[in-house]
Amino acid sequence: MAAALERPAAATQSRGERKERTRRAILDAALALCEDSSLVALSLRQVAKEVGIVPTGFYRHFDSLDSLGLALVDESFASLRAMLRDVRRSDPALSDIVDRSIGTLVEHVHQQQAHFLFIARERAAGPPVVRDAIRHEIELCERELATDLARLSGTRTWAAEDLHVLSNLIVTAMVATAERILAASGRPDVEKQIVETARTQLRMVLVGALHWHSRP
Amino acid sequence: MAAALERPAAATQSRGERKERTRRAILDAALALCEDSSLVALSLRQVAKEVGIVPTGFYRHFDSLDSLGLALVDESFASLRAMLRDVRRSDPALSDIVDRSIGTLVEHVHQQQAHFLFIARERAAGPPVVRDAIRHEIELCERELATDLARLSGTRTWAAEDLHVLSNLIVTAMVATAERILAASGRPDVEKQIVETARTQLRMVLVGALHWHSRP
DNA sequence: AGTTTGAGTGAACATCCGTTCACTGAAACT
DNA sequence: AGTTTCAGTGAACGGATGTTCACTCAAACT
Repeated sequence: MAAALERPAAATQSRGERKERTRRAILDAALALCEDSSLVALSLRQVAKEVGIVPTGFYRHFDSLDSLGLALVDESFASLRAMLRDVRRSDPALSDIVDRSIGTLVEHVHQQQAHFLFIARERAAGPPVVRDAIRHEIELCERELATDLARLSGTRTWAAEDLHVLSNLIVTAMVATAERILAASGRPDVEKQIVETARTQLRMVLVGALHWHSRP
Repeated sequence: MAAALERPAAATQSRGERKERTRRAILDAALALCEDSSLVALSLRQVAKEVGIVPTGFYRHFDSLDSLGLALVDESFASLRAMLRDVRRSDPALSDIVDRSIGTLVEHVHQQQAHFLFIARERAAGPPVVRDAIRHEIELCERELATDLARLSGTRTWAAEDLHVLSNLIVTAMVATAERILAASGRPDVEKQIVETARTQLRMVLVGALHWHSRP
C-alpha cells in the first residue's frame, strides 16, 4: 500500500491538508488585518474576504473571533518562547550576557514582528478572554526567568519573593523595549538608540541586584 | 444691566453653557463606552445614543472620532499630570520617598480609573494619531522626571543621557504598575501584592542608580 | 423688532455586520 | 459500489454603521 499509489503524486491534497491550509490562511489574514487596529475591531467578513472564502466558511475552523484570538495567542507565544530558548542558550557565565540577550530580543522582534505586535496590542486592548490568556503567558515567562536568575551567582541569599520581583521588573522593561522597537519600525537610528537604552537599563538593574540584600 | 435681570436666575443656561455640557457628556460617554474594548471599536452612533442626541449632532462638537480621541488624551493626561504634581510635592530629601510616590500613584489611579485605563489601552491599540499623542505625552513626563532626578544627591556626576535612561526605566515600571493595579481592580489582596512589588522594584532600581557610574 | 447663528433634528443613503439555513460535491469511509 | 462526512457555497435576515442634507427654533446678535 504505497502512499504514492493511493493517490496521484501531483498537486492534489488530502482533505486534512486542505483544511489545515485554510486554517493557516485565516490565522495569517487575521494577524495582518488587525495589525493597524485590534482584534476587537476585526470582522469575520473581512477575514473571510481576505482568505477568499465565503463568510460562513469561517465557522468550519473557529466558532468565534475569540477562539481565533486564542489561537493567535498560542502562535505568538510560540514565537516568544523560541526567543527565550535562544536567550537561554547563551552561557550564563558570559560577561556580555546583557548584550547577547538584547541582541536576541532585537533579532526575534524583527523576525516575528506580527506576533510581537499582536501580543503588545491585545495585551492591553484585546477581548477580555484574550487579554487574560496573554497575561497568564507572560506570568509564566516571569516565573521561568526567576528560576534562571536563581542560578546566577550573587542571588544565593535571595528570598524567592525578591527573585520574582526582579524577574517581573526585567520582563516589564523588555516588553517595553520590544514595543518601542516595533514603534520605531524602519528607522535604524531610532532603533539603535532604543537598544542602547535597553542595554544601560538592564545593566543598571543588574548593578542594583548585585548590591541587593533581601529583607533590608 | 445686571446679569440677573438679563435672564431669569433659574434653570436656563446660556447657549455656550449648553454646548459645553453636551461636549462633556460626549467625552464621558466615549470614555465609558470604550472602557471594555477600544477607541478603534467605538462607533459614533453608540456615543450619540448614550448621550441622548441624534448621531448627526456629534459633528457639532468633533469632526471625527479621532479628534474626540485626542480630546480624551488631553483630559487623561491632565489627570496624570495632577498626579505627578502631587508626587513632586513630597520632600525629595525624605527617606520614604519611594513609599510616598507609590502611595500617590495608587491613590490617583483609583480616583481616575477611567483616564488611566484609557491611556494604558490606547497607548498600545488606539488609532495611530492617538497612539502618537500618548507616546509624546509620556516622553514629556520622562523628561520632567529626568530633571527631578538630576536634583537628587548622587547623580551629580551622571551623564544627561543616563539620567534620561533611568527616568525611562522608572516611568516604564510605574506605567506597568498602574496597569496591573487596574487589572486587579476590586481585589485588595492582589493589589497589596502589586504595590509591594512596585516598592521593591523602585528600591532595587535606586540601589542600582546609587552604585552607577556613567560611562563604565 | 428684526435678523443671524448654530445646536440639535430626522429622514434617507449605501454599506457593512453576524448568523441562519439548506445546499453541493468531492474526499474518505464501509 | 454505495454511503457518509464535511469544507465550502450562496441567498437571505434584521440590524448597525458613517455621512449627506434640508429642517427647526430658541438664543444671541444688530
